[in-house]
Amino acid sequence: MSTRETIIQLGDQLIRSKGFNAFSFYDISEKMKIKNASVHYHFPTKTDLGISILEAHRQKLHSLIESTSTKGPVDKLNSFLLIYTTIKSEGHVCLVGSLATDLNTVDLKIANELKTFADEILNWVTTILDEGKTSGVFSFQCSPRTKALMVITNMLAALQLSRLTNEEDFYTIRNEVIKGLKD
Amino acid sequence: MSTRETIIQLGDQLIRSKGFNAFSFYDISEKMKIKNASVHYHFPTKTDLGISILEAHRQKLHSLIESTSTKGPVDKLNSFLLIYTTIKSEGHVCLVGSLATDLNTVDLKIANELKTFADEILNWVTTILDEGKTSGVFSFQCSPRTKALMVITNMLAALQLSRLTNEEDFYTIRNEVIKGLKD
DNA sequence: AAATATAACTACCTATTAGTAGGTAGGCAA
DNA sequence: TTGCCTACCTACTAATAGGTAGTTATATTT
Repeated sequence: MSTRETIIQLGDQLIRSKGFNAFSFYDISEKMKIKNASVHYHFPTKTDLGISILEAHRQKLHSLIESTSTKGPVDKLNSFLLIYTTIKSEGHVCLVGSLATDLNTVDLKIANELKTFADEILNWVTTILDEGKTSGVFSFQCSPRTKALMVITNMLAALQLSRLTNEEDFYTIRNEVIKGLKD
Repeated sequence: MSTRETIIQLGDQLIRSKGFNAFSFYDISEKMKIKNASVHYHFPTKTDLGISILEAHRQKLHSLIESTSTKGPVDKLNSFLLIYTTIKSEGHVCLVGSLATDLNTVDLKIANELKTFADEILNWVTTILDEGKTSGVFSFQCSPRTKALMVITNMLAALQLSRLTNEEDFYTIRNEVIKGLKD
């Protein structure tokens, strides 16, 4: 992995474990055993790094959408839910949740990139649920977009709330989300 | 309102609009037209202020639980949901959501107080849903506690996600939460 | 071999942060 | 009226932050 990619990966982990305003270039440089100025060589400003982290997440999402495009709605949904299960296993929260709470403190470029990312997630899940409803493997009353909002909010906040109540609550919520598509 | 209460109120708003790590004692002192040192007179450390803000929220919750204790489950739930609607109208996120993402950066005393607060919210909503299911005004398959987790995660993340997708999505989610108790 | 690009370095700067020391003006109580 | 309390003040410190200028070592290309 290139230095640039390592920085993005570490920055990503720091944002999702501590939040955008609680990590510094020094945190990254320390872990890589290079100097803070060397991180600035790759990413002149913290905003630049933030944008690149978001772009990496978007790229990963696009790859996942692509690689699951021939599968059925149930498989696609499982792929989506697996994202959160993986984040939970690392003890982090998701990027959207972390940055959404910091929205008023970040550069407009980051805010806009984040909005695009959130829209892409919402559109994908909406499509999955729409497909599943049409083919009969999912059943729900409201619109696919509304159901997608419900699923995403459940998963996003499950990561956050289960840090406080009980780690197991994450899986309780995840299972109930799945059940809620077969009512 | 006393100086102390004003500081708590401003700190609370700052946490919920910018996050714990993005506000300073100067932000508060500036708005009150006093000096940063004067804020330290009331709250020696930022942790002290954080604890007091959490205690104020817990106190407010206890008052609400108390004042709605004689009402029915539907009224109680509406009181609960109104908390989030009010926060949304201010453009903020909720304290639990904001601090949950910062959990790894705050003093253990704050983390513990936050966990207590989250437990109290969860217990109250669980009780409301249990009452409602017993009396027949609410209908759902899973346990009251699990349903409470679903409702809370929907509302908590609705505040965060609707900052990114569409402000109206908050109300879409809120209405769907209500519908989801009458299935 | 010389020129260039890459990726790191040392050594700074400026701003902000949390927090402290010590002082003061005014109210209240013995 | 003496003395304490409250609530603020000025003035500071030590640490950390993001960021910059200029330098050097190592490859790669011409």
